[in-house]
Amino acid sequence: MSIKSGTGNAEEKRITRGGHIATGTSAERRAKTAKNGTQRSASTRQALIDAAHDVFIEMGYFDARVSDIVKRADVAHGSFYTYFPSKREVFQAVVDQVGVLIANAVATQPDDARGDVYGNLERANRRYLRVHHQHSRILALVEQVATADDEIQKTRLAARAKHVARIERTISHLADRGLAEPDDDTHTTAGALVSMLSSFAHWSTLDPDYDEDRVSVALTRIWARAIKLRRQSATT
Amino acid sequence: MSIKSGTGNAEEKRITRGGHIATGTSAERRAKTAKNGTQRSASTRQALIDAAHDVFIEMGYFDARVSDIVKRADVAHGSFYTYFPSKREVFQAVVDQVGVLIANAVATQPDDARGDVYGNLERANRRYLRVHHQHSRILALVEQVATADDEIQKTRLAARAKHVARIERTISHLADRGLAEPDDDTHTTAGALVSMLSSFAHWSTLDPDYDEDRVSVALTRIWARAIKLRRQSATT
Amino acid sequence: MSIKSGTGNAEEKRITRGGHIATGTSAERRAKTAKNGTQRSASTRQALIDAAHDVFIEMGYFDARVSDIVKRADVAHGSFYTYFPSKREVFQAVVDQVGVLIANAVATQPDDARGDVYGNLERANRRYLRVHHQHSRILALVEQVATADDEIQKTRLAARAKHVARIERTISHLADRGLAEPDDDTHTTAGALVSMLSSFAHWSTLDPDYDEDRVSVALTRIWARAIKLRRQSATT
Amino acid sequence: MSIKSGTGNAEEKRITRGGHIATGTSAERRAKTAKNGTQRSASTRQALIDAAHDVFIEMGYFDARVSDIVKRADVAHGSFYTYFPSKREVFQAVVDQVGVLIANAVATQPDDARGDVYGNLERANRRYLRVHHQHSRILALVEQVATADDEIQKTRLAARAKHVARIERTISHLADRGLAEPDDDTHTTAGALVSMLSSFAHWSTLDPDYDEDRVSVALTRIWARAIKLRRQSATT
DNA sequence: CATGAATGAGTGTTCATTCAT
DNA sequence: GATGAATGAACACTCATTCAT
Repeated sequence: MSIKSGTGNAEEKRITRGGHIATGTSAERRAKTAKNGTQRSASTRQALIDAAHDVFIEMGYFDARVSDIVKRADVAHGSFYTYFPSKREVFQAVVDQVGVLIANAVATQPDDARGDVYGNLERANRRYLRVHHQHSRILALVEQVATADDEIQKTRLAARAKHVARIERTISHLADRGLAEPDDDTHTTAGALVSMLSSFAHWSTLDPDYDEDRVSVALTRIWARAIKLRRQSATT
Repeated sequence: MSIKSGTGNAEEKRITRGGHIATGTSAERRAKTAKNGTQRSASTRQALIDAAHDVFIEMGYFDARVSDIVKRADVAHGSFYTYFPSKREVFQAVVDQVGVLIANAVATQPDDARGDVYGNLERANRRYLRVHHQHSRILALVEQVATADDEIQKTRLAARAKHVARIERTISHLADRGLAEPDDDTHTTAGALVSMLSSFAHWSTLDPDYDEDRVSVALTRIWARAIKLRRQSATT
Repeated sequence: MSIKSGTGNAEEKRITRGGHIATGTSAERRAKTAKNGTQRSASTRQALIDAAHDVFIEMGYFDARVSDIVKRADVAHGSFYTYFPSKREVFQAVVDQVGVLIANAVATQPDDARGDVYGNLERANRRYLRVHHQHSRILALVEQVATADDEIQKTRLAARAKHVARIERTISHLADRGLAEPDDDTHTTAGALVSMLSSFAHWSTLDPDYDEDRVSVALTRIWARAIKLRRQSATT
Repeated sequence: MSIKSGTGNAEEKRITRGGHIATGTSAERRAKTAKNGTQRSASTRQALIDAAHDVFIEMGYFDARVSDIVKRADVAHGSFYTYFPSKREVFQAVVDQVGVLIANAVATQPDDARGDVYGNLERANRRYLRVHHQHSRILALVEQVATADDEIQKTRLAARAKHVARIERTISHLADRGLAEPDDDTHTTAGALVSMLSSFAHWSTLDPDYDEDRVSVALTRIWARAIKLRRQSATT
């Protein structure tokens, strides 16, 4: 929990800092505003996000009270509303930050062996599983909240669509290079594989006998077979 | 704090939400009702379950109020507690009923063609998809509530374990008959396939371009490849 | 504070008692509802109105808290909302009841001497002054709230319009009987006289040297001169 | 609990709304400001008063927030308290300024025709009506606030007393010159006429068919008749 | 067994005011 | 003297649950 999220409520409400349209005499003021208090302000905001993250994990979204969050962040109750118009918005901020962390972790790592397609796939799946394990509780809460909140639902749908599109591109790319022979309906296949991955990651969290190796091996095998991925990278 | 433990807490402290000291009056009545259920009481109970089902679908679990349910069931507010000790119990009852419907629909149907393993598999998947679509909202709510309620969570885990075990048996059976060549880790494979199926069914619900044919074909293909199912049933 | 007001919120919200459209099996239920609980319900409602009346007088509208009202009515905080959707609505109910009391008090009394037009006018003014004194605080609060609440403002405008219309009719009637010679603009004259009466009644409340006799004499004199009322009733 | 006593109470208890122990910092600054008012501080103060004036008109006293005022004045939130100890003081300042404007407008104008008593009276009434129309909203707010704030109430009572006294003097003066024959109770008559004027001016504001001519003619007629003012100035 | 009025703990949100910078 | 983040008391309103009738 450390990256500053760009979805501050000031932007949403289309109100400039200071709450009015800058009208000209305010060049100085604006310049100051950009620096002034930013340090303190940002740290309070981040403290609230971090506290909210922890409280949500412990109590769930619906049972978490704003008062729990501010207590843990060690700020006054009212200060919460300086940064977030409601409980919803902190949750959104927490989710956004976790989303960034996940995206970074899932992205291809430089140490992936060139040419070892199968190995790369397994490593990618393993990274995915690992980061999902780390944030499993928050991800489960997103499901919980999405059922009752359209905005969160949209975020979630968008994230999934992005994931599916990425997998689809990967599959096409492998097919182009002659490394795989997927069937025609790449989109549906990608969707099914993404579902398998995310859902199994979710369930694994609840499994006391969870073994990362076993799961990533099995998932990668199904995946590879689904698109007829050649075990040996032919071009190497 | 889960819903259940929250309720338990209130009981421990003998401070009820209604602001009265619990003297067990409606609890006693409920106990009686459960035993000598008359014609009328049964129908009122069912009316409440049906109403709850609809209200939960429209408003979600957390936003649904007991008053909405009794209103729709055309029953007095107080009567609700003659049949259910709390809101979570009606939800449980709704889920149980839906669970039975799903189980019946998914069970092998007598009209499955003998010997056509692949076809049977696809038909089974199709049935699964269809019934999941019918009850998608309730199933999503189960996810939602499970995150905050341990009892529901257990029900859900049990249902999944049963499903996985069934798939595992199916795979073993096919392997025994020489119709498939699954790898050693049948359990993990079965888990991954169940995840794929349930998760994709869930997401498909939200897809405006959902096409049952396309999805069941794709899912069955991945599934078949995962266990190296022979396309033609050789032994028949 | 005793007359039941007809502006219950159930009617406003267009929701029938029970919160649903009666659909046929409910003949019994409806019959019952009309009798059942009405006694208790009405008394609680009236207790709340009476308590609100007193609290508003002591604290003013904006400083009065719902908790003060329920405390004085000796009912639970939540019960308030069984009868009124908000603080606004109790205020409306209080004002409506006071409005009825004032209307009754101002209406022509049977003991008015026949033919003594001037005396009748003075007696009417005196009754008006007296009842305004009794309810001066509530009437002042209506002014206070009307500035911030359109609904109350409308009620107030309507009440004034009615009063002006009544005075206008009275003046025309006197003119028809040859007892007065008002100028042509009866409407404006009536408005001015009503303003004089209500405003002076209001200010008198704040005057430690207030003397009902002196004020009613002076007001009646101005009034009589304004419409050239004959001192002696010519027709008697 | 009036606004003023509410504030006083907080100070007594040394528990301020801002949750800090009052140490007098901005109070001290305010004291300084009051003495060596620089060019800038004077203009900032005036900007706040102007902004407050507009905000109060738009939102009313109770709904107006200090933050709205500073926003419109383009001043930092904290700076408000450099110039005013509280919200009620800006209101007082606004009212005082409006009071001066009204007093100036109502004062006898040099172009009043000598000797035409009736005409002068009508012109004075007309000026009164016009300026009341201009400031009707603020004047209504004074009523609103006075009901909850003793200090404002006193200001208002004093203003009225002054007005009544002035009218009383005018009447006596006319009587002395033989231009009118008021009855003995000049004080009450003056009070009634002032009430009529101010109240009718207030109500006229809300009348879509308001016509200055008609109203000032009617008011002046009633007034003249009330003190038996001679229509023609006989002595000139 | 039905009814629905009564209960009251719980909580999100506002906003005047302070003060460190 | 200006700034705006921080403060926290205050309050309206909800709703699961009880129980007298």
